[in-house]
Amino acid sequence: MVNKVWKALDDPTRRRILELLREGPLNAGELGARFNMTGASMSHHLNLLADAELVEREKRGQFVIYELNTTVFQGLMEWMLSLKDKTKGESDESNT
Amino acid sequence: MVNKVWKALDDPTRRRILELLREGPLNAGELGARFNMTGASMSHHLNLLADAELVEREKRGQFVIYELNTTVFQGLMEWMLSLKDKTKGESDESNT
DNA sequence: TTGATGCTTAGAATATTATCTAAATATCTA
DNA sequence: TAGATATTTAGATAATATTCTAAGCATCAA
Repeated sequence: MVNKVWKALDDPTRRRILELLREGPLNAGELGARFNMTGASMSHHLNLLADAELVEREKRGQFVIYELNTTVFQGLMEWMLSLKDKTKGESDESNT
Repeated sequence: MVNKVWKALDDPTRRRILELLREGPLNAGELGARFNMTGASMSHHLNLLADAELVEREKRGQFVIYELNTTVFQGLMEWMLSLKDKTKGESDESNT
């Protein structure tokens, strides 16, 4: 649901996480080290990002590796463009 | 600040308001009539949208007319694209 | 000028979210 | 197996956000 994506993106920590993953996959510990926050809190944020499918998680041994998934952005951008162009999108409510 | 834009967009009511304004400007009362919500609550949402510069407001007589402003989307879309393309954006933190 | 209409602001109640500590689970290593 | 490391889950607390009612301000129309 698109709702989850907007929710996930409405937080500076989570947006920063996505920016860090831009350079490549990182595990939960590596990500957590970049923030002034407990691992539990980080895990919470990572859960929201994974729920929104903005990241993929993969367990490798004792580590959990997170990787950016940008395919979800397509829907958001189309929605924004549909507001810009009167011709496109025709008030599609499936994205709200 | 981009923070306000993400915040403003993280709400189904506010996203629906923007969709309604897609067809053209509407006053606060016309917008409010489309939602099951008091005028005070609507006013709150319109304030957040105006703060984020996603809408322009103009007073005409006793009415306050709201109009969509999509220029703000540019920044969000660039940020998303910078996550998609490794080549672009180069971890610019001004958008977080 | 009085009353009605349109909209916003103030303040309170409720719901949601972010964060923490403590504890649990899973994996690795000696 | 025992202990150490990596991560998540549970439960509590504090901060934010949504919504309401009541009251306020501005404008219009009689």
